[in-house]
Amino acid sequence: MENSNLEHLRHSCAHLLAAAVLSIWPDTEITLGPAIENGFYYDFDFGDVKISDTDLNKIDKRMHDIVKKWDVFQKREITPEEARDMFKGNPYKLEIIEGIVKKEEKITLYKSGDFEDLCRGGHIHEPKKELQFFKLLSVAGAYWRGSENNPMLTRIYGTCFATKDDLDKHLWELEEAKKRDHRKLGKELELFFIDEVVGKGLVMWLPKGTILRDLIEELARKMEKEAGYLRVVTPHIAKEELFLTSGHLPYYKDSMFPPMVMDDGTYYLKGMNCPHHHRIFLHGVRSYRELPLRLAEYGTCFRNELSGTLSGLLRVREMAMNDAHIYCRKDQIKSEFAGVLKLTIAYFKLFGLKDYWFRLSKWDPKHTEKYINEPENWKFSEQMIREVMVEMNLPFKEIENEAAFYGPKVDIQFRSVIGKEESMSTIQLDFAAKKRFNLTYIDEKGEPNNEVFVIHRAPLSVHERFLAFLIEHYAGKFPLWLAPVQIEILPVSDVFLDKAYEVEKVFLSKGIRAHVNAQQLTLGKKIRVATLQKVPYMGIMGQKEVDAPVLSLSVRSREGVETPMQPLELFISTLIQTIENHS
RNA sequence: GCCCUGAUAGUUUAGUGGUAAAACAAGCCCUUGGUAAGGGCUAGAGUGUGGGUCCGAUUCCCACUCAGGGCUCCA
Repeated sequence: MENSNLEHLRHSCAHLLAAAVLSIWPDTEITLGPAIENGFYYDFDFGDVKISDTDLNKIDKRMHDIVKKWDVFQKREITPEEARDMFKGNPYKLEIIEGIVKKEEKITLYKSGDFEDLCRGGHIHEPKKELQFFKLLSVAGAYWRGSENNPMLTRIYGTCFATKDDLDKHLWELEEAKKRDHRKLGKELELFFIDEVVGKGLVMWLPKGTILRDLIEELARKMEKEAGYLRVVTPHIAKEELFLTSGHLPYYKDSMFPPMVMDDGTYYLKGMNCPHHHRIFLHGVRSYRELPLRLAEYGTCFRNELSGTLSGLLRVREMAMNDAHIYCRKDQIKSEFAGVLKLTIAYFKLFGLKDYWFRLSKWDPKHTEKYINEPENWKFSEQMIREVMVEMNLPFKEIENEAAFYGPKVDIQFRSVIGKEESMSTIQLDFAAKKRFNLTYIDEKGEPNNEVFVIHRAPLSVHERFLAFLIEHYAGKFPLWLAPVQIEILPVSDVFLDKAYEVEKVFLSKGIRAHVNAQQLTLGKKIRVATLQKVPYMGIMGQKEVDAPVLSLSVRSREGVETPMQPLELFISTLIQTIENHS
């Protein structure tokens, strides 16, 4: 109930925004303005007028002026003829009207103050009283009806709440989210950067960021090894023929980098690892005894994303995928699929991730150009996955038109701290590869059998995307086992520098990432620096520690700033234990 | 790719149609310190790149590059 009130409030606020814009720029064509998850927007065609962020205050002020005269919204129904006449000259409204006419719905207008808009309704009752706590946030371009073939409109985003406290809280949250933005933290913690000389969407991993990457990769190797995967390594490029066989070229040519014409054929950078892995499957005769065959690789993939869509680590042009392909028989599908789900859930637990849900992404028979048109196979494989999900008791939603072109998949959706929904892990069931690649094994009777199903999976997503998520998830305060520097050693003065290096060596020899701050700074300043770098532990080295084999400790979090003295050996052994427990 | 905004020392920012200012970082010096920024000095950018207007451009205009916010897409 409350949610729908908020929706009405925000939609009403969109009306108010349109009214304010019209009163300042009367020649503007208004289009539509819905409530969205955290606010609302309204799309305008300003003609030749250019609107920028600096205009938002002016509009905001006008909204506050106008709303004083707004009483309850008056509804009025009109005929299509009246509607066409009323909005003549506004092609967007006319298009909306024709849409309503086509659906044989009633055309309604809602009016408050002097502003009347085509609208299907859903408003608050006392605008002048309720519409108080709003803020315009940004100006952006948006295509009419989301299609790049349509004109570009100017979209104004805003947010609105029922109380000042709610609004302030939301604005505060937006600020907080900015603070943990992985792009900002990536720079501050010296994890990675994107060099304009190297190129857009191409990540340069610095030593500390590389530690994170390597640790996650090591984790994956270990867990996959235990789960019976075999590691392989394949090239970053391949001949055109491979991607024609896989079907990627016809379906995804636009997302692949342009071809490289060589003296022996045309090559492409791989956008995915599957075709290479399929070729490994095809290397030699496979026996039923080898199935399921699980091939894993942190494979580097390249995608030619539009330059405007690139963003930090979230959308890049070169990425390292936590990839693997499982080749199995029909009767092994369910147990293999379940195995992957279990592995995935184990990973999430390790990282303390809880805010996620499962989505069964299905094909859409209406869009056969996007999918392999084999309805029977779609039906069968979707049902397979559905059964696994139900048997494992995992809650999931079924969504159409989100599948891969070769089969249905389970996507695991996360909510990031910024409130955005991200697709993180994916498990896909591929019924098409066996035919395209002629994947075959010799069965128990010694006969060739083509019933090979492929499960594509990437529980840890892509390095780039997963690290973006982790950086924001932990706000840069990585758990001990992941922290690029686990303990910062702070000599009280230069006199104790040698002793500090000595202790550093002890830590390093035990596999603990220690680092001495050798800068000529006061102890207080060194603590400050280590805190900003979010180092979990600080060990102070001075006369007291020289006299006894102890280390005075300071911990990262403000709570518990106690600084106990601990025998070095004891401290190291507890540290090692904590690291092994991945906490 | 398209729309909007922006680009000034390593970083974060200020500023001006008359030739760039500060903080932090860096180097040196003083301080040799005991738990969240000790003090001083020095060096460091000619204002993203390329054009144009002007006696003169970092400032105005154009193009490009890159970044941010969106649209679209995401095997």
